[in-house]
Amino acid sequence: MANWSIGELARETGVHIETIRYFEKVGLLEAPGRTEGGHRVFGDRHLRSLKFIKRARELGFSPQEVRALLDMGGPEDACCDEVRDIAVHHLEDVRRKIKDLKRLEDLLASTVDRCSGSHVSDCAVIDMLEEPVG
Amino acid sequence: MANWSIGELARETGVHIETIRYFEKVGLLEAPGRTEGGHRVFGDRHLRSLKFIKRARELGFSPQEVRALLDMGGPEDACCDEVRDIAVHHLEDVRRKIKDLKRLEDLLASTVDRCSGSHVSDCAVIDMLEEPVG
DNA sequence: ATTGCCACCTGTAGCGACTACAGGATCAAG
DNA sequence: CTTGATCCTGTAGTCGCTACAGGTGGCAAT
Repeated sequence: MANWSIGELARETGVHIETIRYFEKVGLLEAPGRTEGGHRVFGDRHLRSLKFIKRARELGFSPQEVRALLDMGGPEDACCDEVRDIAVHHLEDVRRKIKDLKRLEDLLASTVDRCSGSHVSDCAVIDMLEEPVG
Repeated sequence: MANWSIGELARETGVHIETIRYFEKVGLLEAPGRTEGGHRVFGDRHLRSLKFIKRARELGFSPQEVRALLDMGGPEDACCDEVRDIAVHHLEDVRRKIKDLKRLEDLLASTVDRCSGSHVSDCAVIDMLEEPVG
């Protein structure tokens, strides 16, 4: 069972020192022990937890979702339907975003395409931006 | 050539009053005239400009991009390669995002799928979150 | 002319999720 | 026991707005 300073933890996980302290402040990361002089001393569980938080954030889980995942036992504990629910909800969210972006992609692509000639007094991109919202 | 109060402009465009003032402050929207008492008086060009800004933001153009579009003459002026460049750049951005989200979708979908049995001591979602970043 | 009332004004603070100092204390190595 | 890296707290900054607070302007009815 190793002990880590905040700097070591930061190097190990790639999470900024300030962000680690921030996670502690907002209750995402359990408060670690302290030295006599007040320096934080983290254990393996913190390392594990922090990696978990980082990964979940990278995958686009919101801080609230991460908190919920951690609150239902975190990495140590077993899987349950709630964990799955959060993932499913997040998946739906991702699919919505993909759909929206694809519509935008189509619009942009066709617009840019129309603009590819050297029209000067009449710009498809500007036209697109001036159309009422569909 | 109509005159608009800030409230009318807000109703007309769906942009919050505070946001209109904010756009003016940061230089996206040209400063309007004023009444004796100091109330803003907007003209048609402001309406046009504000709609343009709103639409561009809705389509995901960053404030910097919107500013660039406006700076090169805005809605009044002609199309040029620069306008097209911004749109192309934005399109590339959108395509990158779609790609990232699709990879995430696959990961989430297959994970949720694996989790659909009632395994308890071993959760695919948690496993996914504990894997090192790919 | 006065009252009433809404719309408008400025300026400042809040949001979320961090990030970046400043100014001082602690730790570990030599 | 000194040095210098690391750490501490607390506060303020970031972005793109949004939401007040406390005070005027504008206009219709009385």
